[in-house]
Amino acid sequence: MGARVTIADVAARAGVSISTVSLVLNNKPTRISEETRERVRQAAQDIGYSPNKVAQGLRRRLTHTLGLISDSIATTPYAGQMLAGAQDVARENGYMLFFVDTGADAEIEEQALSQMQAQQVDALIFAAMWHREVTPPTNLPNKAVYLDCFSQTSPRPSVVPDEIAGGRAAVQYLVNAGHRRIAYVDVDENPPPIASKLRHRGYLAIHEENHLPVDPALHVKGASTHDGGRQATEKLLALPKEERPTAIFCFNDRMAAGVYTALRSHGFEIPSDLSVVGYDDQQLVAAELYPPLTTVALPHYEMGKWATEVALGIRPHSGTDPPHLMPCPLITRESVAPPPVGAPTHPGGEA
Amino acid sequence: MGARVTIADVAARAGVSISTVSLVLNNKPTRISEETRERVRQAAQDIGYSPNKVAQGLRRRLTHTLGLISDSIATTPYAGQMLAGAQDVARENGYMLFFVDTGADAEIEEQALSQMQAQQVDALIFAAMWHREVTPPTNLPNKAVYLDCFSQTSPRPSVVPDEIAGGRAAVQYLVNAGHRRIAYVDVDENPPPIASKLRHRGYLAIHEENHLPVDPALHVKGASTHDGGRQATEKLLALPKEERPTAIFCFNDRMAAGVYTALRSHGFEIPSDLSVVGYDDQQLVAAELYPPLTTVALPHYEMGKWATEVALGIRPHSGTDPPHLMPCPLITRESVAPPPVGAPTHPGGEA
DNA sequence: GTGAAAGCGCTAACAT
DNA sequence: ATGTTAGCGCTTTCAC
Repeated sequence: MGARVTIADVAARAGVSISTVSLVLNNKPTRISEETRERVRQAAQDIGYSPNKVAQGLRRRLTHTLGLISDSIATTPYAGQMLAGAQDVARENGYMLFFVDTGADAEIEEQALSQMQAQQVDALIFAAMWHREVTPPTNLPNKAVYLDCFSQTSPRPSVVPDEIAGGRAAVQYLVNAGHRRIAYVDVDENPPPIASKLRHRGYLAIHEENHLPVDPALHVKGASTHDGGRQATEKLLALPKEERPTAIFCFNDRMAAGVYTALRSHGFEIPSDLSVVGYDDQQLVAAELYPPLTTVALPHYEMGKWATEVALGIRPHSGTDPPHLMPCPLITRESVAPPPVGAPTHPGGEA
Repeated sequence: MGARVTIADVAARAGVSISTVSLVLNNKPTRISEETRERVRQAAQDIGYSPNKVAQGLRRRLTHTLGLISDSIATTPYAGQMLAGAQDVARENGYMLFFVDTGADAEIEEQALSQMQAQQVDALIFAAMWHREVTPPTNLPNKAVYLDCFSQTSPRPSVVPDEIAGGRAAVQYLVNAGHRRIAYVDVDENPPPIASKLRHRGYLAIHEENHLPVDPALHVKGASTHDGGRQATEKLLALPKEERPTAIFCFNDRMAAGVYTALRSHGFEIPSDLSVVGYDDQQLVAAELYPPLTTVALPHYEMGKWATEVALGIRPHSGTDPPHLMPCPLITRESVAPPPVGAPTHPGGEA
């Protein structure tokens, strides 16, 4: 189908040889008269010629094709933005993107990788749908780049979200609003996701920098779901009144939604009674909560771009650089306010 | 990168000609001794040979490559399932998938199509992220198939959700639970999305079949968002008590979430006071609502499979068939119960 | 300035 | 039962 018309047809119509056509159409700096150039271009246009990329790829040994392998996009609603970022830079640079979602099945991963190699892709991106360390297929080529993941044992260029800075931004924002007792509604997984640890690191750093005591009772955990957030919040609300937080920083927006539910069911108003901040800026949840949730956005689009740029060699990268940390912007909406007047700060704290 | 080793290397190592290698590796029914076959296979394995798909594609004029163009996956959280369906059948049949998301930009669509043709894809899928009539690019090849969309002017094989049946299933379920006054919280767009009209058609059909009067006051509209659902519900609650619905069927889950919010703020319990049913079975919303939302699922995965199967010629299809209607299963969760005892049925109705 | 010819890696007639 | 050869559509030296 498609390009039935070949370079030979163009040559015939323009009354020149196929090499001339090739030279002209590829703008080679050979001295071919402007006159013939024009004739060739016209002929190509007339018969609707467009070069067969497969033949070009075979000859040039460059297919202008890029592979993106991910563990799971189907089950991850916001993953699309990584793809969109990758796509945009691919398109702008004349590349087409092979996409495969492996469902994290090692066998499928390996098979997909072979297929892509067989298809002679010029570049490869190996993506995870949430920030984690991966154990890549053994046949992962050297030129691959990691997107939203990394590997210590099999290092490649890599981008991940700057989770520490994200945690810092969220908590600093709360501190700036006047909060002194800030809870962290964390995810309860073993081992904990990298993001959980790093966001908590940001939380701790801000406490330290602001000389705020850290109360272990304010670090609660639950499943990474609406219900997990709800249950974790119950623990917080079970604390004696003066030990309760005035603000809650959540591992993610889903849990934040659960925090909302728990708070509501106890008659607390958000943000006048308690402030809450999420993480992920997840579509269809963060902005649709009541009130709209202040949260930290995961830079999926930007990471997708970055990975593709280095994969394509547009962005310089020395293979041994540590993972690139992409900033996570704070998205301020309406779930944060100053603590209620007269709210407890912390036992013996400096108000 | 990749397959540096060619068929010639295998031939040399096995001490045969390259044609023999080709014959063997492609399992051609030519009589080559089992002995040499084995030798060739061994040689190939030894040096890690895998055929160059680009060269194969050029020669066979079949690339085992499939293009999927969509208007927008990045902004549509549940779209991934269509991709997943497409992917699965592609992989099972040895095809690789080129994916491009055009953001519904006509110029990009056209360009993407040309690129795919230039890449000599064997099949093409043109997908929309919500059920609608599209005006496809002028260069859409005849062999393309529509996924979750269709075109009257430029028909091709097409799959769309069976929205009428979905609307019927939802409303019948409500009727079976004992409801007689059922509202439809519709989307307020002009022109209305096809899905909106068809789901309403299902709603009406069930009313007719059950000899239930249709009260126009119960057909309210709002923006296709959480807030739109909330506002539409306010209209319902502003009705005189005995004219209010005992159940609400929503255009989609997002609006259903808004219905929950409005109901709650007026002190109604779901489902004991009012039942609600959504549409879409949207990830991270339907199942995470309190109580979990009974809804009608959009068969994204199945549609993705169907489209790919006909695109690949695995599933027979006569080009002129009307759009294939894919069933939308009812997902029953906990948002439906019988109406409260003594609830109004309808003025003059048969209870 | 332009054309002839070799060859990218593979398949498929056609020989033998 | 296996090898030779002619391309698939294109790019790129090298001649003229």
